[in-house]
Amino acid sequence: MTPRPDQKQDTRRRIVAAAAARIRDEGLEAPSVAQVMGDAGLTVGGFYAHFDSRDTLMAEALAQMLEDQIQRWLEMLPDTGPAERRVQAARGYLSRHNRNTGAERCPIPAIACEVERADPRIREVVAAHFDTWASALTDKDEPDGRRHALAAVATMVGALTLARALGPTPFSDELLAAAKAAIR
Amino acid sequence: MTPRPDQKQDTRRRIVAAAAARIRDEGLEAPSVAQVMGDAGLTVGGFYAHFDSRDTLMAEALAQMLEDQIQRWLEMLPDTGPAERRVQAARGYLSRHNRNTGAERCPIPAIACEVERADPRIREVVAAHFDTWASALTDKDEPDGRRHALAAVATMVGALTLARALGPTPFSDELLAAAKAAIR
DNA sequence: TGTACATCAGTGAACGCGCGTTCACTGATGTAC
DNA sequence: TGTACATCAGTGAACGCGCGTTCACTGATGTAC
Repeated sequence: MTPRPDQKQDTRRRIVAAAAARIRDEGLEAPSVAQVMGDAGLTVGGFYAHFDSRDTLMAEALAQMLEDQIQRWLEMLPDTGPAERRVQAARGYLSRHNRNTGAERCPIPAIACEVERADPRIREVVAAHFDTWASALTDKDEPDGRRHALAAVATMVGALTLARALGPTPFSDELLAAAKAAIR
Repeated sequence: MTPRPDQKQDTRRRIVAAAAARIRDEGLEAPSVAQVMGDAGLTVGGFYAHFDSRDTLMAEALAQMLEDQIQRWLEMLPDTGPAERRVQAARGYLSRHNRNTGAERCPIPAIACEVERADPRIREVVAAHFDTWASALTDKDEPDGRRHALAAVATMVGALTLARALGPTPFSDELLAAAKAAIR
């Protein structure tokens, strides 16, 4: 197994993917190194051959996850103006699917309240993500276009976070519907 | 010190207050029993003479905190119709003061993403809090009054949570302003 | 081709630490006589 | 009034556990001759 850097790279990617999956459901603080390594089919000891520290893994996993997510959204959104895009984005984002199910949920509601007290790298990654997200929903010709985009992002994140806090209840559904109707 | 239940009650209240102060900044998961007891000027050992478990303390501290908060808001809001109230509430809630400073910040953005995975008592307390909050901002004569109230709450929580995640930056200020302008 | 050696990704046990929880004890206070 | 006793809020040390991190080792693989 001397020079087989491609296999090591592959293992590294598996660790990052395992971390991302845990972050999506449990946030940034809860997943332990041992759990992530176990998910990737490995034992704890090997971890530091791939990463400096737990924080480094978490920052990398989150960064990649958010990039992938933005990419997928951009592909799904219609090629119309950003105003129409906001309505479409809200429809997709504020769905019961994005509240309930595991593998494709947005990770932001799981981590939002942890970011303030997180590693600086995490905070930068999150700031960049929101900047990109808001830009994608901004119509530069529309007066106050950026304002509308920022408000839409805030409403989407707030509504989805609260909807998950409430669980799959009628009240939660009502909140999602109300937020959807408010995004213009 | 035989029958002096008033002193024990007082100590208990100090523990609850210390827990509440930590929750406001650190959320529900981070504060340890030893830290809270230390803040209250006590040692860990005495804790279980007052509470069943850490979870019980956290649920009680959060419940009281949210009740107090709702009470304070209701007193501060003008005695006009709920629609005007929403605009006023947004102005107060989405302020740099409520983003930055310690002792009076809203605890919701610190705990929002932890609620989904928290003790059932916590989830009930939070659900009741949002129901009360939305009701206070609902105009029953206005068509879609409740919808507007729910959307306003979602936008406020989302914007403040993200603003704290971004820290005291121009981008963060911009987000607060955009959300404020969006609440009607 | 076959054998001896070098490499290094991953293992597994250990470290010091802080966690939630338990419990024998202390010592200040109030009561009984 | 003064003394002996009962109460019990709070102390402090200990428990088993999981954490992030370290490190001596293993064993499969590729290289050199």
